[in-house]
Amino acid sequence: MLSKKTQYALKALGYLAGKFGEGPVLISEIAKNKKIPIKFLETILLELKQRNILESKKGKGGGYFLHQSPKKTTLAQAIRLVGGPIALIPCVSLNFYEKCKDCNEATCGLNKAMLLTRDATLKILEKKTLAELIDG
Amino acid sequence: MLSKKTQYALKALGYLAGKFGEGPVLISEIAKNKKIPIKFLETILLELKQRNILESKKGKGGGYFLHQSPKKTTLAQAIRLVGGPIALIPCVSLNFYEKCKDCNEATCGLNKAMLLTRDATLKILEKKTLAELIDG
DNA sequence: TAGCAGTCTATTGAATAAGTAGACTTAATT
DNA sequence: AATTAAGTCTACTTATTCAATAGACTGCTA
Repeated sequence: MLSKKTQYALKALGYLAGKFGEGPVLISEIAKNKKIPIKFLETILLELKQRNILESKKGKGGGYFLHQSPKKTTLAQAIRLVGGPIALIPCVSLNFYEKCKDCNEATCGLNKAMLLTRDATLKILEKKTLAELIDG
Repeated sequence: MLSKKTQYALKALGYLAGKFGEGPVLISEIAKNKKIPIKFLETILLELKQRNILESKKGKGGGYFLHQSPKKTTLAQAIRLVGGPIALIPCVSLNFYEKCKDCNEATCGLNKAMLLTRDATLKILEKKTLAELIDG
């Protein structure tokens, strides 16, 4: 299961995808519409900005907006930016790999099974983009 | 990512699958071979027993063993018994479903994407059994 | 310069992970 | 019957991560 933080990030990105090209969107507007605790959302958006997927503008008329077209960011990229691993166990993670203490990857059945599921998941998440998160 | 508890449970079940038919296996033997903190493993195995996937024998010559042939338990079943959800978000979980507060499932793009990944994952995990966790 | 809105620091509470200690029950062996 | 092996159960303790909250600070626009 993805963490709440990641889930909130995806919801927020989906909302911003729907408003792409319309200028800055208030944190409070996103929080209200996507039912996200506003203070938690603040920290998430800030992090997304620091990772260059979002831009922001301060002061009156300010807010957050996508750095580039929603079609250019895949769900796999978005999840990795905040949530970390997509794989179910560390020894098959591309970006958060850790070696098992107890097994040989060449012969480990668990490794094989989890590798298959990771590939199946990635195949989907690398095809879908933020544009597909727009309602309707 | 699966919790440590779930990962340990899968490792232990794989070990017991390899010893199926050879009588009870000591907790300490599993812990040593699969590098699992023994006291943590105790609680995990006890839970698996209470869910009828394992049986145990007390006293000298005792230990844990699979209740039925490793081929009869799928990885999906095993994960659900200890780890909970396989889906990435609650609104597409079969066994741990929760409705989203902020969206209509019929039109939600995130829901659709996550439904696809859940199905792809399940297709694999429902085919693989504990027997496939045996090394070699 | 007033007020808006993002930024930053700090703290809190809950859940999970991991480890520890010790008493109890059951079963096999001597 | 006594001893010992092994699982069972209860109850802490500690560390870490997750989630949420509070409040002060900075920068922008009008």
